[in-house]
Amino acid sequence: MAVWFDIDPKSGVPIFKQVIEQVKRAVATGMLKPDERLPTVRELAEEHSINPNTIGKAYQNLEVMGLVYTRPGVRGGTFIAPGVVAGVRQVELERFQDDLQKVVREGYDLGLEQDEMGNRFQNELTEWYSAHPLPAPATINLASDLSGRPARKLYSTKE
Amino acid sequence: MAVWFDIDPKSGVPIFKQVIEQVKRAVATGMLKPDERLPTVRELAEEHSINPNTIGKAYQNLEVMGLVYTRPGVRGGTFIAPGVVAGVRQVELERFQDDLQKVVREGYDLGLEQDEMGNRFQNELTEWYSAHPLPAPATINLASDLSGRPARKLYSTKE
DNA sequence: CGTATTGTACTATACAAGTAATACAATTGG
DNA sequence: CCAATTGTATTACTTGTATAGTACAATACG
Repeated sequence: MAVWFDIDPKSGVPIFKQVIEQVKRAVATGMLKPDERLPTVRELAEEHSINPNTIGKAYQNLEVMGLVYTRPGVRGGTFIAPGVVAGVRQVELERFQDDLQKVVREGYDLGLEQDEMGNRFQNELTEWYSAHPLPAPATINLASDLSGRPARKLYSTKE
Repeated sequence: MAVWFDIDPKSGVPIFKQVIEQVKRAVATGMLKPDERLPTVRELAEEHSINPNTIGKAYQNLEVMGLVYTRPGVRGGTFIAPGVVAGVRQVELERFQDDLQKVVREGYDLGLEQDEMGNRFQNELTEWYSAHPLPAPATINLASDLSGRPARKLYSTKE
């Protein structure tokens, strides 16, 4: 089991959107590498007791975004598209920046002073990082991705 | 027009939930004071071209939460319940704290270092507050609220 | 007392999103 | 060719939201 997914059917967030987010995040952080295969729709569906179509819907969305490519058949599946890792990370970072601004706006609307909000954030920050130290340097090999050349071939093709 | 509401029917967020959030926030910040009257369901409905039932749904939810009370009749309407301002503000602050943690978690999942995230937040913070200085000291008269005595009478009653 | 205004109740309809059940198409390996 | 496995298409069901229309109960004012 190469990848696990954190899916909570009771969170209110649609399942297929949760899958999309998890894949995007995994690609952005380098946990999923180009041409790496994702779990099949039926695997994920059975593991979380949901309908395969729900997973399929997530994979289709990801394919339209250009994040993955799919192949039917016994050796088929859903794979991370090469050449998009850097772009995905950039987009995810920009969205994170938007979320930062949102939370600043939220505290501002509650009438919080600038200093107090800063202190609250720093507290959360140090508390989280002391309890969850960053595992690896989180380095991503962007060079091999930007070259457009897949890191490895999973199977031979006729091309 | 004492209070305006920021309602965006195209935001994806249900209208009645938007109304609920706006009232809660206005109460938490002291913009809406105990026994202050909200716009009537028909006023709000006409102003935003929405169905009165949708506004009514929001007001009913707020009443169940104990945030407002309602009275029928010509001088009736929907009013902020006294004695809940402090509690509402507390709850809203706790939710803000949760959102802070969420965004910390989000940056952490993207592999950001603690210092870098702290810098990004501080930048957003100073940028926002320099462009949007806090209007008033945002002081809330909690004493008059906690005493259970309405700040003022809008009309005489028989009691 | 009568009228106007307020929130509320009720029913019906419509629409969109999410999910589920089933069957189908494409590919690989025997 | 046949069977297994993959993603996909189609259809339908459920839920949440919003709308519309009508009617009702309570209150205040003249």
